[in-house]
Amino acid sequence: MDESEFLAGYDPRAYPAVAVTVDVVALTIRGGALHVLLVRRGEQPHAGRWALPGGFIRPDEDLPEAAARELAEETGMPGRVHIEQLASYGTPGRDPRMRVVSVSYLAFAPDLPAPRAGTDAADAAWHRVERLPELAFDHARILTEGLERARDKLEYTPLATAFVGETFTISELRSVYEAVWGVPLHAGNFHRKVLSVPGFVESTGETTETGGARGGPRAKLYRAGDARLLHPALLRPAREEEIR
Amino acid sequence: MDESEFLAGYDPRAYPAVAVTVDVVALTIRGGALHVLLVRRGEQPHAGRWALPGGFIRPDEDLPEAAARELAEETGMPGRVHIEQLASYGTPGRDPRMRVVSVSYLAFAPDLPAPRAGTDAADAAWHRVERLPELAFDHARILTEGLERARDKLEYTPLATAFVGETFTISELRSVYEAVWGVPLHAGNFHRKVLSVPGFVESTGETTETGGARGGPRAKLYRAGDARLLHPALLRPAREEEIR
DNA sequence: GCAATAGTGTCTATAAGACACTATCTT
DNA sequence: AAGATAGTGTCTTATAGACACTATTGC
Repeated sequence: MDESEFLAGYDPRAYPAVAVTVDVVALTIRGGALHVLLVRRGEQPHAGRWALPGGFIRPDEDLPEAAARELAEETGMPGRVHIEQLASYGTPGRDPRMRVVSVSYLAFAPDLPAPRAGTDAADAAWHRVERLPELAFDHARILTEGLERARDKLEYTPLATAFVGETFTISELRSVYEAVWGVPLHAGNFHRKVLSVPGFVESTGETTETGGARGGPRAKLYRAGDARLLHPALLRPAREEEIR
Repeated sequence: MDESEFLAGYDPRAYPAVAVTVDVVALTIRGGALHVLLVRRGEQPHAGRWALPGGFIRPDEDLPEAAARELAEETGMPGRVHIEQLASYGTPGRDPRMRVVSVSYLAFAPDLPAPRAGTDAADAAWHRVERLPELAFDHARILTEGLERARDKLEYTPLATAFVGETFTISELRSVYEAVWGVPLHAGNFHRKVLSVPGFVESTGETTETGGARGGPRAKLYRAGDARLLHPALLRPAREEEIR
């Protein structure tokens, strides 16, 4: 190995600067539909275009902290938010300014207050995932992969409970699955299945104060149980097109 | 927003330099046991300690390319290697030299030739995952998460076929599952299950030239099918301890 | 009363796993 | 001949999903 190879391998300052950002795919359910948080960019590049909330990491700040901070700056961040890492993107040219590697995070929260525009965004709003504007950078790809991850994790983890309140009914939980998967589920079978999974939900002993808005009996209330994995899993209806 | 906030948000050059590396968890099966590729570091920090192969990304090089290059530099890279992203790690202080964000990759390959020491490693060798030396940096954590990911993906993707040759027997495929999961599987049930999954394997019409080393009939040969997901999945025997 | 919903019962098809068994190969 | 392995048959239990049904509520 010659000198130039040694330097190439061990001295990062020999390279052009690399910036690291975090981008957050924040999901919630509003009015029975899955929504993602988008901000309208106030600066170039892509000024005026919608993008995922995110920004450069700060010194002495860990990656999950940076994601939580960026999300808080855009929403007011009401406590109960589940955050987990999604993937990283570093294709040269994905940001026209310089080499940028973005670490993306998934965030799930119960229905949140309307977001407020943050420190570096002209506007912020929840968008239905079925009707999205054109996104800046490669954020459409990041969002697509985030949605697919969320749909997968709903199957074998208790993630759905992160989308509802502290206590919830089985129907509310079912509407989370229906919103994220985009398919209607059989109410009776879903009910029995959720209760059959050890540790998924536990009864509070309480019921709702009233019946449903359009009639029906009061529903029992549950809270999240202590399971980290669902066994048996709640599998999506088979998707032939995704198998091959 | 004041001027300092603006700069903090949009000018990465205002920060201390951040370096981005890729680290590769390369897995293969040798003698029925799962092995991971480790290199012995030749330079400070952690000189002389075993570590995952990896290094700084280069300008104009995409992340998966960087992972493939680092792996090739350590092994001689025999073509058929499956690579996929694992996760990113950026806790301040994880590298004593400077702020380093590492994007880790998982690589799977059939039994490879013995690795050769690469450009920036004093030594390189396959290690059984049950008997590992102490690792540099936070590589023990990265490796643990990589193993868990591999075990999961074996369940619902045809990943196991990446560990065997172009054609293979059902027994060879079963020994992949046994090595990665670390549990014995019932030969008869496994056989029937694999053949029942559409697109997992397809028959070549051929058989092995001889029976097994210790006797038994010649086995039919298969090649990987066109399925991207296994349905139904081949689930691991239930792990009570991992559920709660 | 009527319509909607919560929750339960039942039946069928599919899948997982235990076990037995035959055929074919190596030593 | 003996022992190991490939591959198949069969039975039991668990699960997924279709469908029916009762009870309770809002309007």
